[in-house]
Amino acid sequence: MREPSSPAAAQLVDAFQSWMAATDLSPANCPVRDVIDHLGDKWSTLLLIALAGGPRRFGVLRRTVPDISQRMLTQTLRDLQRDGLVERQVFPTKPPGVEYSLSALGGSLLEPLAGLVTWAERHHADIRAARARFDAEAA
Amino acid sequence: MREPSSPAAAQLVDAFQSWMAATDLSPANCPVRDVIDHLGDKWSTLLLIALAGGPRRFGVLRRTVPDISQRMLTQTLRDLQRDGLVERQVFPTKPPGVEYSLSALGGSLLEPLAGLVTWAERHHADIRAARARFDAEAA
DNA sequence: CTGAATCCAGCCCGATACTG
DNA sequence: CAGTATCGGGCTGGATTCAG
Repeated sequence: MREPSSPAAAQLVDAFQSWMAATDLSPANCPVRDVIDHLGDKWSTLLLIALAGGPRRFGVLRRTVPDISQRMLTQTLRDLQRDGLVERQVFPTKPPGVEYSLSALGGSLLEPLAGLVTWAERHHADIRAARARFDAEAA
Repeated sequence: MREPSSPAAAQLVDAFQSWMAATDLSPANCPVRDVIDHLGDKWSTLLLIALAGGPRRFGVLRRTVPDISQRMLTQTLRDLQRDGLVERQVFPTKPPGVEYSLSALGGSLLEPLAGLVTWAERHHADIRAARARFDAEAA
């Protein structure tokens, strides 16, 4: 990365650079920290992806993400709802059903998110290889 | 998000959907969890962005991200290096200098990352508003 | 079925002090 | 300047139990 491999990359770097110069990475009013930090919690991203296909019931989500605890499922969904990314609708049936769906805002997040997922798939092997190499040298 | 707002969105949803059907979100071999979880730690993303502009010395990074502790800076950089995203070069000067830079792999992550940052900037206000609304109703 | 409440382990990460 | 070592607090998140 001494020299960007493509013009697009160079332009991207410039954009980042000027953005950094203007905003600084301090906590206050830094969108990155306010938004991306949230995707950091263990489950938000997974749930957003799980909801990409349309509305889902609580139990369905539970089964879609096999190893989430019901506590974390509830909590993460509430956080996402609080940020306006998902919407919650209760059906007063018996027993009651609750359906979660992406809001318009949440839907708009899918595109950048898909970029990341694509990248992750494409370079997953590279990363695992790099890790193995690093650990081998450490020994 | 009952009905995708654009054809592009619909296509995106479909892509996600078929991807989920094929891979499932189980931990094993799920690129999302292996990669995105790393962006979850408090500093990785910030450091990648800070390195977007070119190689940076340890102390420079420390000053670029004002509130990182030196411990976390060292540790996060090592993790990124382990994953093959950044490279470390030592100059045997006096006193010694260490330069960190994005690897080709790390550079390729910049593009999807920029997508997220752009989204974050664009919708930062919406999210803060949604939060305020949610908290108001809770009371 | 959905969710709240409680208890508790583990780790993330910050503060501090110490080496080459 | 760059990095390590140690300690400790706070938060994340899992298991379990209870409720609507």
